[in-house]
Amino acid sequence: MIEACLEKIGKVWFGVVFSEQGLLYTTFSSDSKKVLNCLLSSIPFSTPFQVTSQPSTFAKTVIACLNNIYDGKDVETSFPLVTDHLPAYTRKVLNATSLIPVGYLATYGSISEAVGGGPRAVGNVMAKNPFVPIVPCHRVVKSDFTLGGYGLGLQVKRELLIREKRGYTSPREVKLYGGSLRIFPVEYSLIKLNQFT
DNA sequence: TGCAAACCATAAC
DNA sequence: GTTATGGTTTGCA
Repeated sequence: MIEACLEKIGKVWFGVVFSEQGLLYTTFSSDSKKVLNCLLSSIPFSTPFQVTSQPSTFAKTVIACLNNIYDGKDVETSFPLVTDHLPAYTRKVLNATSLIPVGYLATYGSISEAVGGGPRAVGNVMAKNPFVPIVPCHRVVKSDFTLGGYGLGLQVKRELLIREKRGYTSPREVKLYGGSLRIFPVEYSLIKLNQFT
């Protein structure tokens, strides 16, 4: 059985969908309707599910974790993510994205260099990221370090990145299967933001 | 700057 | 099969 669950922490609603296999979908928003909509549309029509009013222990744990990420904290997320139903390329991109640490950024282009395909295809995966913000798609920006897009609104993306600022100063690489991914301090983007305000 | 063309996986027809 | 659609990039005026 698939379970969907919503919970409000502070001003933000968090939502999770999960089964015995693990996490299927996560999201958040200040608008509870949006969260509920996203949760429901992530579930295939023919699949039976129930919406719980009382979050299970698992759901609570996950939501607490989502909240910590939202707050810009550096947390280990080792929940089982169900990705069997996703295309192989999508899984590769999500996996690479999840390797970007707090305080750093990747660009659509750098990810495409690491996993193959093109920047635009990476953008497509980001747009449909089922695990917001566990898979930190907010840490992926354009090649000129302007923000690019964000499903939950650019404002939110900007705020998340500001909270994740860690004072790093130089680019780095993280290893992934078959190659490496170039990452950059979030400051690279935040500097750009100041030029507009 | 701004615009056009190349680019690439997916979903929908 | 084909087409439309992006959270992109790059090159060139």
